[in-house]
Order: sequence, then structure tokens, then C-alpha cells
Amino acid sequence: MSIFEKAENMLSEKKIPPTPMRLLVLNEFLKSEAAISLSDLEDALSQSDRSTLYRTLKTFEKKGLLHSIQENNTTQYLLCQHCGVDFHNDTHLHFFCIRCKKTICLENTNFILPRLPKGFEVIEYKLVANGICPDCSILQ
Amino acid sequence: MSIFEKAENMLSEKKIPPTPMRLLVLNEFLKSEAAISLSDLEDALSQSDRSTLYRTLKTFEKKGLLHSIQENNTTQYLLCQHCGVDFHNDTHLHFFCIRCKKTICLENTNFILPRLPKGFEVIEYKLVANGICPDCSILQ
DNA sequence: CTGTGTGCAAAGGGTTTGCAAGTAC
DNA sequence: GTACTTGCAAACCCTTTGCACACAG
Repeated sequence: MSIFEKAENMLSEKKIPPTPMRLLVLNEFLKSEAAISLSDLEDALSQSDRSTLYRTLKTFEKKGLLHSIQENNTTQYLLCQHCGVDFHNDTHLHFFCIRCKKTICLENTNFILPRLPKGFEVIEYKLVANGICPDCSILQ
Repeated sequence: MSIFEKAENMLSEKKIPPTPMRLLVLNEFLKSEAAISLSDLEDALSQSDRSTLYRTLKTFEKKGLLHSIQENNTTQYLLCQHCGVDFHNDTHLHFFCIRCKKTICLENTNFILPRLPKGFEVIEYKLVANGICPDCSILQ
């Protein structure tokens, strides 16, 4: 299955009508290991319009294809692992490297979630650690 | 001990030279249960200059008096509990209410932190849950 | 025809910096 | 005098929206 077919499948799974623009954007996420911000996307798809990219990201997030983390004064988007429409389930840790400014998901780092005080209804967890990633650590 | 004296003590503990401006800002944090953004601070201290407030917040954060969380497209600052200069130790959960837009610390919700893959050096955790807080939940 | 997606332009908001004047040691 | 603090102004960047046009069912 090509990456293109994979993208189409992912969109239809999430009930997102596929368009060339959306396939293009989703391909960027499939190619990337790190989180992608709107600016990153503009750079990668320089011929595309910013507001279209913005709305594409919002659509993807709303439909549970992407989740977002705010760090470094921007919103960074990552592919969801186990999210549904209007339902996010990303209780794993994200890592933001203060040197290379990349954000990645750390799979297999699920937290044992604490019990919250009565009355708090959690919709979504956004768990970030920042520090220095292995690549930047080696470079000293 | 007055709130004013308390603020002075806190500043000197963190080796931050006390100025009227800084005492004013710290008082806002001592009065507030919720996180405070730069905009909030501007509203509360409307006679003060934005960049001065901005630099005050940055100084406080750097010295370990405040820590920050990014949510709702802004940086929100909260009083640290156990942080030192250039050393943050806030592994408790923060809660951002999507209705009232307030962010608070949930004390006594320390996570059992997962073991990270080799090579990742964590400087600081920023753990946020968003959802609906008890106050807003009651209001329906 | 109607709802959806896209492109262009602009507004809005938050963050950050340069510079000059003021203050403290 | 020197270092630090503050105020003013402006720049910068990211996010968001309005509107018109294109496209698909």
C-alpha cells in the first residue's frame, strides 16, 4: 500500500472527505517523525495557502486525526494514535527539545494518571516534557 | 506577616532584588488561585507597562518563582511550589477549563513519571489536562 | 441549488526587542 | 560610574476570520 493510499484510508476512517489538499497535508505528517506547526507546514508546502492549511489542521484535530500540543509559543500537531471524532485519548508523554525545537511523541510512556479531585471532567491530557533529546545531547 | 512582607521574603529567597514593580506583580499571584497570563496582568495592573510586566514574568520564571504552561494560545504563569533557580520541579497536573479559561494547579496530583527512553534529559514537565472545572460544571 | 473547500487579504492578539531615561549601589 | 530596572514604541510572529470564488453531490 502506497503512502498515498494509506493517507486516503486514514481520512476515510475518520470520516474526513479526502481532497488533494488534505492528502498533501496528511502526507507531511506520515513522512515526519516530529510534530508539525502551521509554520512548518507553510514551509513544506510553500505553494499552499496558510488559511487553508490552518483549517485543514483544525479539521484534522476535530475529527481525531491529529492532536495538538502548545510549546515554544506555537501549536504543534501530531498524528493521533487512539483518538476518535471529538474524543482524544493521548495520555502519553510528548518531548520538546529546547535545542532543535522539535516535538515528538514518546510512545510507550503512558502515565499512570492520578485521580483528580471531585468535579473535574477531563476532556484531554496534554503532557509535555521539555529538555534535550538524544540527538542534541550527543552533539553536546 | 502581611502579604506584602510575604512577597518580600519570597523574592529574597529566590535572590530576586525586590522592586515595587516586582512586589506588585507577586502580590497578584499571591491573591490569585488561578494562573495569570501577561494579558491578565496588564488588566490587573493597568497603569503598568506591558514589557516591564513581561520581563518581570520572565525573571520570575528564570529564578524559579513561577512556572509556565502554554494553553489557550497564551503563556500562563503560576507560583512554583518546589522550584529553585534554573530548576523546575513541578510534576503535578494543571487543569485548564475550556469554559472559564482558567488554569489552576492541582496539588496532590503528582504523577508517577514514566521512565523515558535512553538519552532524553528532562528539564521540566508541563502537564496539563483540559476539560471542565467544578464551578463551570455546576453551572451546566 | 446547496454545502463544502479553497485562496486571498486583512485583522487580531500575544510575544519580544531596541533604545533611552531613571534608579540604586 | 556601572549595572540594573523601567517605560515607550515598534516589530514580529502566529492565529483567526470575512469574503468571494470554485467545486461536488
